[in-house]
Amino acid sequence: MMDLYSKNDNPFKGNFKTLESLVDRISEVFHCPVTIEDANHRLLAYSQHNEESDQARIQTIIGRRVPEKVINSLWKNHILAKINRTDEPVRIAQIKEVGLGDRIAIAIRKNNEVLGYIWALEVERKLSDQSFPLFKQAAQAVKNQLLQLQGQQKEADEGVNEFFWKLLTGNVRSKKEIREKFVEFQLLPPVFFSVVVFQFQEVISKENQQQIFYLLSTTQQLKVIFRVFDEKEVIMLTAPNEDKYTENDLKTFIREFITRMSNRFSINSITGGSGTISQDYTDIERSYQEALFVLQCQKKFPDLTAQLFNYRELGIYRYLDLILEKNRLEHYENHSLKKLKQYDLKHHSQLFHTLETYLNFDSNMNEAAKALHIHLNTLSYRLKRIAEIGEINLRDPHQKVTLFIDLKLERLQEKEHL
Amino acid sequence: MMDLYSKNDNPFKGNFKTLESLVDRISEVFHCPVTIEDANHRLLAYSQHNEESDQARIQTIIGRRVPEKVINSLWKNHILAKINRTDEPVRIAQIKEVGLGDRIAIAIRKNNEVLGYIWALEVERKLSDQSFPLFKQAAQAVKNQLLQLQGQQKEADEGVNEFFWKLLTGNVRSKKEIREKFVEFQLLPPVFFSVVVFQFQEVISKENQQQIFYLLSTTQQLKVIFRVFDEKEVIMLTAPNEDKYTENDLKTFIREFITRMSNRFSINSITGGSGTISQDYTDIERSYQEALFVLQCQKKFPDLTAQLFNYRELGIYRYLDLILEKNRLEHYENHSLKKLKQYDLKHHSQLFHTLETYLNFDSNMNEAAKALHIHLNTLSYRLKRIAEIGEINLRDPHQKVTLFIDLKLERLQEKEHL
DNA sequence: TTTAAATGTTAATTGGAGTGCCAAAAGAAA
DNA sequence: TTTCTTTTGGCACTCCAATTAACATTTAAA
Repeated sequence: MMDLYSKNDNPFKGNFKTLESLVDRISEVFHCPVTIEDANHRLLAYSQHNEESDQARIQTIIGRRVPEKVINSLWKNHILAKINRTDEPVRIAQIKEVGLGDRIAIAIRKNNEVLGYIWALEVERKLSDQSFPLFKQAAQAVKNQLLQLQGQQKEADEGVNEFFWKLLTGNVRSKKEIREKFVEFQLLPPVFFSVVVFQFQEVISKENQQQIFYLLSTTQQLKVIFRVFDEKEVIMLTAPNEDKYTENDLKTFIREFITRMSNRFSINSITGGSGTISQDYTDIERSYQEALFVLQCQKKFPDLTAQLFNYRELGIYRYLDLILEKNRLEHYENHSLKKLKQYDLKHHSQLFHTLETYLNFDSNMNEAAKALHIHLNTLSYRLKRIAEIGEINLRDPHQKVTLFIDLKLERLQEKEHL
Repeated sequence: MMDLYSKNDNPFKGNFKTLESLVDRISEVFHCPVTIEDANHRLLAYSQHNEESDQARIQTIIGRRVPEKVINSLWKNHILAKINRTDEPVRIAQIKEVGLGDRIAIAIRKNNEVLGYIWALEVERKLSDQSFPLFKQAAQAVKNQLLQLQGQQKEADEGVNEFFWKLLTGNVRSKKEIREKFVEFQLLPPVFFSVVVFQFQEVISKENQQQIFYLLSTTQQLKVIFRVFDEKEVIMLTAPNEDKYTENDLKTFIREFITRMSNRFSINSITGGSGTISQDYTDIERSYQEALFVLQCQKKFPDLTAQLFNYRELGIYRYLDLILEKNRLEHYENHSLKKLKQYDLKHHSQLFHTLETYLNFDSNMNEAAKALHIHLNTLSYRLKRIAEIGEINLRDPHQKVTLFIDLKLERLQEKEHL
């Protein structure tokens, strides 16, 4: 049937009322099952071609999005990167592990921004390279359709953003109002939620925003209900997929987001934090502030950046500010640490740092010695001296806890003086 | 010469202008070196007898008080207790270790209150029991003299107390005023000072007050500048004897005061605390509040009572109130501890208490197992379960410190609910 | 209700890792 | 130089994790 259209004719011209009718036309032209996704691999439309299609397509249609494992696989094989880079259609060999058959894909783009993808499955017959110009015309046609849809979407989006900001800043107090808004935006109010904030090195560009949107909508561990950009930060309201919501879910979400931003888009040094999980919408503001506090702590104690993401996990770091203030008021100074510091100055020793390392390694001599690059017995001797000079009993947990905290406070003050 | 006075005559009748003239008269009568001390073994007067006297007397005269080791020795040998108990003179055999020769002593008392002592040394000749009635007459005469002196003293004292209360409550702000008052009371303003508070089980009686006065003036580690009684408490302003003043000085002072009150007067369960050592007199109020805070902590955590006396030593206990308040505000609850508690309830286990003990014994399995009366391996197993159920990594110092503090907070809350 | 299976808890034994102590060597300060 | 402080090596000892068996308690099935 391909012959029906001459080379110079554009079979996708004219107004298609819906994306569905357009996808059917494309399918007709290529004699293939065709799928159209948005930039985030959400299913937009699929052809009613009743021929065989592969496992990946079936799952995509059923789940209304491309399964995560398929996306991961396409990234790992550098296929998505290639599609995003070029205007040309890309041939994709089958990937059996994820049930993906041979297919051809092309990105739908406006200038440099990717709006979505067209996928054509080669289950029935292989498409020759001669069909490539036609593919590009198809992509053009879909682009026009998408832009129309996006235009409508955006207006609604901005209303959502405004509402989210109100929630974050505690300007919506009544629960009734919140519930109504959720209905208005056609969102299901989540039972549990938590605010997550990611902080970037630079101000987040439009391009970055697209990339973030992309990642967020492809992760399926978590629902992201609202998201909003603020200079170097993305703030989002997250909810669980299931009934339970644990700190661990948030932890893995944040971890994966950061590694994926790094692996896929080479954007590094992102930090992330989350506030307390709550059920009460009036707690959103606090959850937001808590997430910000986590980021502050990570900045002050870089060791934590890879470990502590949730406010509840911060443990003693939650108290440090409070304690520091009290100590300043009372002119408090840890006697032992003071003496050790004085001794270090006089004798060019490193008792202070030795003690800190020792305590940070949970009083494990071996590990501490390794970290300090000194002999085990050297550490043993130094600890004996530390106990003498600082009048410390290193077997008294209370003294150790006090020292641990006071050492953290010292670090905190160092940072503040810079 | 004794024959000069008939048995019924009183050789100590009449007005002696000074205590010195009276002591000389006594010495004449008994042909002995005689010393008069107040209830606190401070030298009041001594005879100008130029015969030999023993080492103890010489030191007493030079130091203007009985050396502490002599007092201790007299207590240990139950001599002072006996003197205090009876109206009769008491014979004292020599105690070579402290340079004390044979002597006779009698308490000077008004009703039950001991005002002081008369000591007669038997260096030249032994006194017979027949002189005992004379001794009692001498004591009577000294009593009258002392009462006159005390009367004058008391008036001055009350002015001092009032001033001390003003200092404690922060009602004297200007340093000039403070300095002037010190001069008025003929006191040397100390360079360093700290407020010490002792708390008794019962309201402090007049008798107790005497005992406390006694102990305070016999301890020589420390100068007690002011002291004042308030219901169950004694509050005092202490200063060092030397230029330095360390927390350790205060610690030993408090410890010894408590043990001595117990050993000598059988007054038990006294608690003591001290505020920060300072040089600025306007800090007296704070030092007082801090001493009170130490006592509060000891009440809430009885384990500490024998260990922590100084505010600076309180370590994390200084922060607990603050942290508790913050946690309440944020509805914070330690996740791990919550799970352990729930598990304990379900399975009638003791994971919570096990963890607490383990941490309180500085993660020493052996000691913790002993304290819990369980087998080492039982503890090992429980810790494994604790780690699983509470999602705790018992090798992470930060988690451990957090748990340690949160466990203390739990204890604190228990106390508060009672 | 009884029985069997599963789960949770305690105790004994073991090798290996971690720790404390002594003496000697190296370095720094008086 | 001497004296004090610091580092290192070696040795004996303690402590802890892992395994296994035994016992208690709960759950499920017969």
